[in-house]
Amino acid sequence: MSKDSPSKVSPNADSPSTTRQRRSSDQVTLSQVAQAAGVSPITASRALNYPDKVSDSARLSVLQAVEQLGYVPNLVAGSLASSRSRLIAVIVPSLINSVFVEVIKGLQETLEAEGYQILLGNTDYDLDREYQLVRTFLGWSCSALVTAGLRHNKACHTLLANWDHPIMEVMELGKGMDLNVGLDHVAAGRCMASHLIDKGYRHIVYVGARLSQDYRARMRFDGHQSVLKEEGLDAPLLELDTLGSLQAGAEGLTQVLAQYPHTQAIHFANDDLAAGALLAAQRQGLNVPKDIAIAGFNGLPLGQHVTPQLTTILSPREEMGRLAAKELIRRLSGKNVYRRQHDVGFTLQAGGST
Amino acid sequence: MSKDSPSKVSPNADSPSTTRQRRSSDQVTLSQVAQAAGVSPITASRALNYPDKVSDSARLSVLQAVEQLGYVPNLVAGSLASSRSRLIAVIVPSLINSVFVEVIKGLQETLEAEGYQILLGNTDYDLDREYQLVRTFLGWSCSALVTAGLRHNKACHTLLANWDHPIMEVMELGKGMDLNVGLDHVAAGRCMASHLIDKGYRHIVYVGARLSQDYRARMRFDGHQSVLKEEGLDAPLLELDTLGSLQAGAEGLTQVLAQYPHTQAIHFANDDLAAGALLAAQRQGLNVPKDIAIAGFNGLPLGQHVTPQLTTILSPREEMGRLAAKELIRRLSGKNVYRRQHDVGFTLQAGGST
DNA sequence: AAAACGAATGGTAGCGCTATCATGACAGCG
DNA sequence: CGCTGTCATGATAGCGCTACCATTCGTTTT
Repeated sequence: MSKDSPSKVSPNADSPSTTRQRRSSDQVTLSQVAQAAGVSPITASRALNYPDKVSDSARLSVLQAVEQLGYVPNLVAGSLASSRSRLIAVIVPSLINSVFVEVIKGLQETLEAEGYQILLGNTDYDLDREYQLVRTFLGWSCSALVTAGLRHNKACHTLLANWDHPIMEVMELGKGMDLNVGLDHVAAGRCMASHLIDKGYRHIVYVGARLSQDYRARMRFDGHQSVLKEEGLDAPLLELDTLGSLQAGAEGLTQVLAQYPHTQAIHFANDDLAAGALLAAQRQGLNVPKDIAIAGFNGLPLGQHVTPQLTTILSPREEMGRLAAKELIRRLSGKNVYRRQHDVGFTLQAGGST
Repeated sequence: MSKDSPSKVSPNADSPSTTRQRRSSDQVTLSQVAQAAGVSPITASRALNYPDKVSDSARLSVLQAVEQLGYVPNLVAGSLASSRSRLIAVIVPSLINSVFVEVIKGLQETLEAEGYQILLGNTDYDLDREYQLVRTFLGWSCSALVTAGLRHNKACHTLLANWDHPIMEVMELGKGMDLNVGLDHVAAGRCMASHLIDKGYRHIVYVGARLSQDYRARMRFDGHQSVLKEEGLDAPLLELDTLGSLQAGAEGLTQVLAQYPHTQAIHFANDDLAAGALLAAQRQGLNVPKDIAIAGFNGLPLGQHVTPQLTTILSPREEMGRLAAKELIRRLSGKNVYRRQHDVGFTLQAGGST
């Protein structure tokens, strides 16, 4: 057969002389590779996807043809035919917050090594946006979906509940839809509050930014508050309206000192805020921790490089991503997961700032 | 017709009683939506993709049916049929370096608003890895590809040169394959070196990390070196083998002081290193800039919060991402781009550290 | 020796959608 | 009144690949 291969003629050949539509695309196809290799298309497909299902000679000639023709597999077609895509949807609420980026990094290095690609979505802390992203991503027949957090809106929940692929919810710990890797933020808040009380502080303010969005920071406050309540202490909360940043931390410090002059210690929702406050305190000639003690959350490297070192809670973020990816891969390759829920824990890092 | 819709019978109906294969997927299809809406599948398709190409009544009943059936479009099938995917491949060399994350953020906020999704790839500064990623991404019929940097290996270059979709190379400025948004790193290096000389420093060391990988930092050194040479000064280079980080910066400071005791100023390849050195200097009781002047590159927020403020060069990273995205969208929607090359420039931010 | 089995390969028919062409209806125009 | 142009809709045929069976052939089992 000639190599322009008009494939089969249409069933009823009564069509007149008018040549039917012919959408082309100069792209090299698997059929061309197969032809060059002297095998059938399906064998060529197997040679690439299930190398040990074909003879050595067949595999070799297919690979040679691939090389020679510069064949690039059309993954879209493959996915449609097999309804598997090797795409993993990853949905995070923010890219400014380096915490999520580190999780993504952990996910990516593990998933890419296994031949999965990441489809990235950013909700900007908007659950409706999350729903839209999920819808889109399901349309791509993703192999799995990773999302930050256990909270979703109604529509999103319904959609995901009826989806028959692995779902991994990361960051926090709790009763999720499927798989879950995270840490207990309430406990983390309690841990830090206890530390501050142990250190002798009694007037402690919690400072967070946009807690309605960053509800995990809110959970830490809940833990913090419960400890203080148990000690019979007030647990004032200062909520900033800006995003967490060094700048916001500096402003937080100012506001706390104005509103609660007797404050001995500030428990910040994260290290960006805390470090910003610490650096600002230094600029103002305040002594940390004598004049004011400062604590954060995350364990960012910056905290270890300021003087005094920042007291913080170290959360294993990249590890969280790696673990999540590993569990997903395990599930995707048909094995059972060890556990549906993983507590990655956290570590109190007491520095000189408290 | 019954609603199980076996669609058309195969051309020659001489097949025996054996029911042919039937791969199912409980997923709601566009045909079902069309049926429920009382229109043909193609009209349903148009109602969703080209709303103004159908009558109001048709559009309405299709949208209703979509809602009622919970239809989620199969984007894989759509992409195969139309060979357009609304996916944009983004390839960066690292996610640790926040610089790339900020570019991604700029890209994403702009692209997502236009209904594009990001396929993210990380090369870890490995050009062969980049080639693999490009191959994979081309297989997804991406609408466009964004990659950090102008350097690619031979195979990658060939592949991209024959690809007929927009290619956007970001970060640095130069003769690219297609579109280019970035800044002139050699000029940035010259700029900072000139600043240091203007300030009266004569013994200046450049400190970078893994310059063979981070060749843009190397280009800045080239600029730095040329200025110093013009002034008849030595331009010693200290290359660290770790990745750029606060910790590495602290080590860089130590090594410089040991190897080049007369050093008056250190020009660091980026702000992470510089800030790490500045904080380390403070811990060691060194006066910045009297004992040692320190300069960085990037304009990270951290630099503005340390005391003294870090002298650095501000690069518009998010802006770079946004601009790149806008140009891509412009191109993808058929309009001509204004220019193929955009210089986003940079700004010297002189702080107290020099 | 016959039957049963497994490995390698191939023919066929879709996966769910959209590009292309065709059609019918209706308005505008000489 | 027929001609052309525009609009809304539909029938058909793939996009490039892989799942599903069927077939062949060489090897093992009874």
